[in-house]
Amino acid sequence: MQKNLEILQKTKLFKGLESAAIETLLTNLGASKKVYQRGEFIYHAGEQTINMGMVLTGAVHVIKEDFWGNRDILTEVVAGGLFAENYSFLDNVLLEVSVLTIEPTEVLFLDVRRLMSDGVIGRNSNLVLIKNLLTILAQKNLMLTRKMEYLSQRTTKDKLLSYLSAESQRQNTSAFTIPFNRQQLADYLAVDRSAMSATLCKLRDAGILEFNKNKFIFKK
Amino acid sequence: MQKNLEILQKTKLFKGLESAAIETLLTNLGASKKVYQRGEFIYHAGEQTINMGMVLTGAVHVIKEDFWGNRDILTEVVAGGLFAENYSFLDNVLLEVSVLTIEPTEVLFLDVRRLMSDGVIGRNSNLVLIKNLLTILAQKNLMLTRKMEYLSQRTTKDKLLSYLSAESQRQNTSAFTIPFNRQQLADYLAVDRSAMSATLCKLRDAGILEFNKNKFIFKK
DNA sequence: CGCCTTTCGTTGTTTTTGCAACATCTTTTA
DNA sequence: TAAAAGATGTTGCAAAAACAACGAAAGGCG
Repeated sequence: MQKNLEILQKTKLFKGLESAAIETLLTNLGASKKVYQRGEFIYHAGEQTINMGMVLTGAVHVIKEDFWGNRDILTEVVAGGLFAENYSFLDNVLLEVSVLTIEPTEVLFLDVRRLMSDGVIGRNSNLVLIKNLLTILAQKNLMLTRKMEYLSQRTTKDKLLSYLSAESQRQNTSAFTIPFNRQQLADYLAVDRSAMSATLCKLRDAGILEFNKNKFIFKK
Repeated sequence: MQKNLEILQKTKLFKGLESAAIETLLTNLGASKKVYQRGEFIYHAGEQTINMGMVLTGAVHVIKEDFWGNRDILTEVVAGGLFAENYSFLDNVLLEVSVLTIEPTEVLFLDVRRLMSDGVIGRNSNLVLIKNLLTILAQKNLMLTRKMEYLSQRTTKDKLLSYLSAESQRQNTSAFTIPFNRQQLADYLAVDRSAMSATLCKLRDAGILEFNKNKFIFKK
């Protein structure tokens, strides 16, 4: 378990906590570790009373199957990352996704509902964990809200401009860099790469922006 | 302030708390009330150290202005609703939106960071408030994640099918109702209403689904 | 250095969407 | 109940996107 503690200290969830505090927390939250082979289901859509899971080693896919059984990969979670964290705070909500390992994986399950029960109240380490949880949820919320703004645009051009404009404002400069290559940007904006590439060049030819690799400059 | 307490008890944030507990909490969180005229800015994009705001009466728009000054309305918040709640948990993040009243509005500001300081630890009412906050953030997260899945689809047909399929699964029946009329559904999926209407009818003619008003049935 | 892989831009074709305008049916209300 | 307002479906057309296929440039590696 020693090696696990080292991993845990580096995660967003346990950030700022000493090994001893983490060990106490793990006990209080009824932590349990489980090892999975590649291709095993950790959770199935439709289940209830879900505990939060943290990937210690390996990786999982959070997937959604539609009415006809088509699979859609929503996210990939790697070491240190959480899954099912939203459901772990909500009662009377059935899990709408499934979680599937894509390689041999160790998972730590945490019953975070216990954080809100009287028994574990008042300890400073609980407070740190709660703060970390709120931070994690707020950050994710912000990321989703941002992406939503771009995806709500009707055309590729508008998606690009809203994304680039927001990135420019966030970095507070008209010359900025983005953390994507073309294919990744297209995936992020849910458009076709080549069509997006063509749109970018049109914007360049129209004198609206310049770019080179992942560096962009708004001209007007 | 008596009237405000009645409002507050009905909100998601203060749910499950007695008037007395709420009053104590308001003091501990440095609550302050402010009244705005129609068309006043409550927050401007770029500000830092943001307190969470709750609309007591009236309504506000959360808006975003792009590089060229075009305004985009992201959400409308009415009585009992929160704004800037994500930012109130995050340090070193500048506000990326502005908040603007669209009618005379009373706002309650809460410094929720104080929840995580030692002084107010250990009280049961704090725990309830934290639980409510986590619930609110998790619910919002779930809503955003769902919508993201639909908006990530490339075509109107796929947007419709992923939304309707998910709704069918969530209601656990192939005959289900949706909380939107056509225009609202089109807005939600960020597509044109008439084009969406045509797509729906194609799906009907292909024998994939039937519908009447906001009632839908998957056939296969 | 040459080979292989990746990234990016370009073009042409097919499909889909947005938009505008209008017909039909339903609901509201005066 | 008649008129008005709202919701839904339908059509034609122009614009845009998806898709496929390809070439050029850049980067990594034996």
